Amino acid sequence: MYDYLWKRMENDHGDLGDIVRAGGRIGPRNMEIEPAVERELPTEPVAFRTRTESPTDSFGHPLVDLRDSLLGRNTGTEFLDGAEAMLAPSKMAMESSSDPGGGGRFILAQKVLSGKQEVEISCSIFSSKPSLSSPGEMLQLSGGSTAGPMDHGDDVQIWSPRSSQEIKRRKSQAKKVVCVPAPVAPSSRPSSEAVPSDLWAWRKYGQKPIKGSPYPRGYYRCSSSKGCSARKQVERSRTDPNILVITYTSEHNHPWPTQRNALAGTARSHPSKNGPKCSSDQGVLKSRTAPKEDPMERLVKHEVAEMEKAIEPAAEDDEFHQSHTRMLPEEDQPDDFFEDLSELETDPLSLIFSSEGFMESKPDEERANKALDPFSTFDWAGSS
DNA sequence: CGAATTTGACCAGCGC
DNA sequence: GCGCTGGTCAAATTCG
Repeated sequence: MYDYLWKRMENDHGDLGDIVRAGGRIGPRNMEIEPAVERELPTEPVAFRTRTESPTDSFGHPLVDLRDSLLGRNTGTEFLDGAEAMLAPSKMAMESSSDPGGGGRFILAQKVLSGKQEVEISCSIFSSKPSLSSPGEMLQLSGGSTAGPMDHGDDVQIWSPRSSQEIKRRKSQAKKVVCVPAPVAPSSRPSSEAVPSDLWAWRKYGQKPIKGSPYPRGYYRCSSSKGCSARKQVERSRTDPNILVITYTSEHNHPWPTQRNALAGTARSHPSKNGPKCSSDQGVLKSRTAPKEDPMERLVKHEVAEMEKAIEPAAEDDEFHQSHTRMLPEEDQPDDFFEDLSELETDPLSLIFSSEGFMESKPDEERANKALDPFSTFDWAGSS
């Protein structure tokens, strides 16, 4: 499966819509989550860093750099600013029982238009040895020069523009691209995406149809703080509607938002013009306004409800629906379900761990990790 | 009524 | 220079 996708990627130097085909297939279609599945980490942290990168995600994405989106399955992150690039692979090993051919191999792959230059990154988490392919000149990320292809060993390499002039882009901005499984069937709501939310509050300020893609691109800016220049773009992969491509631009110039603020920004993330909201949505709203509810609890519930709502339009035979429904916590989840989360309320930042940190995290952090990892949460709930 | 979303218009970068 | 395309603005609309 993945091998096939990988070959496609190698042969197809398409455009942005081709981002992470492999990652997409990791999600809804062939993912079989079982509560007891042990998602092992690579022996060595599979964190590919630029030479100047700090442990903190410069884009401030509270979840992406940690391991994944709230859906837990973004396939990596990438900085595109001149010669910089980064992969922050998911902690999740994404063992796929329905992938006999791939043998659990998890391919990270991203291809991003950077001016006229395409950047393509792929990585097998299990092998911890990324590989890249693209026409052009290679760049060694870990402090190497930009002189030609190198035997990368365990180093990450990325194709870079051939000259500084070619680095010129429409707008010289660092970008981080994240691909996550799209929770909504493409036909259910063409003009509105169910965007996996993060701890920041985003406000949509535009939407444009993108040439070559049947799906529009949504433009969001950070509403957590006035004057924050952080932006993100959300679009579906044109080749795999199950994949949402989220591009983060600019950095947050303010501290982490409170959970309350972050949630406030998502209050209308899924407008419903016609008729009353679905019951699950109302439930979320209720829970969100409950005075004593843990913000993190609300966040997790919100995400769960987002997924519930997102998969509602899907048919009964929708594998994504079924697999995720199985993972969703029960409505009458025991009160202690979020008990551990409440300990985190005092310092939401404690939930945030660097890509190095979580790799080295030990039992104390595991609960926090699970709290932020919906899949872990689901597994957690499922196994209880 | 405030806040968020929608959507057409406008602007700027880029290729020819 | 011109047209195409992507990104942003802002008025109108919608929602809680």
